[in-house]
Amino acid sequence: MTEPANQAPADSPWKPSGDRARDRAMKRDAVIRAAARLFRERGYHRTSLDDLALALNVTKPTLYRYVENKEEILFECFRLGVERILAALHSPPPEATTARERLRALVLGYVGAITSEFGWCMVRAEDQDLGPEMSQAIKAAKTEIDQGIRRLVRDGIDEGTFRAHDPKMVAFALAGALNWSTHWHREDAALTPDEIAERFFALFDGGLSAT
Amino acid sequence: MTEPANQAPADSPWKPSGDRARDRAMKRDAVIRAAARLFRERGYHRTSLDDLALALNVTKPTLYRYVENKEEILFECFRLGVERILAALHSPPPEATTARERLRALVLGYVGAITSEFGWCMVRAEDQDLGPEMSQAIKAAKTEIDQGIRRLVRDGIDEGTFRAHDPKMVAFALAGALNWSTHWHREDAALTPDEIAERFFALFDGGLSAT
DNA sequence: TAACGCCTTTACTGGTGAGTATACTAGGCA
DNA sequence: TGCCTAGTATACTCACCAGTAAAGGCGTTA
Repeated sequence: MTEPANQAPADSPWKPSGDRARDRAMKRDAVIRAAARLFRERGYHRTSLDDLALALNVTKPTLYRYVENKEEILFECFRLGVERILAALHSPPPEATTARERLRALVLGYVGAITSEFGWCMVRAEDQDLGPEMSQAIKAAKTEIDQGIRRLVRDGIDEGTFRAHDPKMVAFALAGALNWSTHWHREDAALTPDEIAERFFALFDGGLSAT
Repeated sequence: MTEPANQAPADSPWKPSGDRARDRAMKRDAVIRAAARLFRERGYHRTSLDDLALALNVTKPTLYRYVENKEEILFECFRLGVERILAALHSPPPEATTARERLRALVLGYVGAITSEFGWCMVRAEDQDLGPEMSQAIKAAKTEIDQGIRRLVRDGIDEGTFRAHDPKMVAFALAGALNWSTHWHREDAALTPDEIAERFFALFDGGLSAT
């Protein structure tokens, strides 16, 4: 909490040398990434901090130099995953002009995030493992994503490109289908994330029925 | 494991009186159902057997008269949920003749199961919390469900009622959308399970695109 | 009423894992 | 050269919780 690595003014005599600060940031990052991988493999509750330390070739107290507690590790994993989706939501590619195109771009970005190492944490880890404030932050981000999807659907309906489905239900179905890929996607999968995204989008866009 | 309540031959002199056996079965059932509710509220790892005992107005050792261990409780919750889906898969209503109608009926049954008290366990609990043999049984059942959905999709494509999507991806998307409802569905929800199912089916069937 | 068995409780064990007190080491700086 | 700080390890504490031993109570049967 009182870690000055990021906030210290550049001219402070207490500023650590650039190398030190960079090392620290890299090490902290390594802790989070290794944790994300272990959580994905074994789950949060079955991963002890000793396991994590072992995977990094250090011992448990060392972890505590970079991280407040186990909860914070989980929160960071959550955050990194969710922010990637928010980025996809808030900066659609400029060539995506219609709501339909923007939705397609979002699905692309979403699948990319979900299949990343943070996908598991974002989707399967449980809010309840976090204290109230962190849990609240995560819920807010998830709500933002949900509302973003609903808006795209509503825009598409208003434009006349989409049928008049209930935007809430569409958002739930789409997010559910995408999130669920953490359950079956493996690194060595036959399909690339982009291929997965394209097929999902084609299904939701065109529907099953051959009319 | 050596519990004779269900298997004892009717003429055995050791057969417990009908009341006894029925009481036992009812109590065991109450244990499983209470556990399912607690797991859904707090998650498996944050629910202690003392919590469960408290909720049932007994003490922990009492639970062990009805159940081998915590793992078995989780397994039963899994099983009861999954079997309800398998039932919907294997006995479609007789009036559902086309693959499309059978898929629709499956979605109805599926949402019913998911929104039941066992929905959480079926979807969100993790196989890894079970030993290898139980975990294997659950995986087998889930595979059966997955294959069943794929078959319906394939049949629909063969019949010409469905477009030529990849059945695997359709099954993943559909199961994901349905399973995900454990994350947002609440008892007091505005929509009944059947309404949810109808909207999901309409979305998957008709698609977003207005063409 | 005596004996048996079922159900339940009180009071424990043992293991695991988050988090910490303390000491050691090595590099930067006076 | 000697001090200071960051980083690391050893060796703990403490709480929680799954599972158990042992004993009491109560209804049923002889």
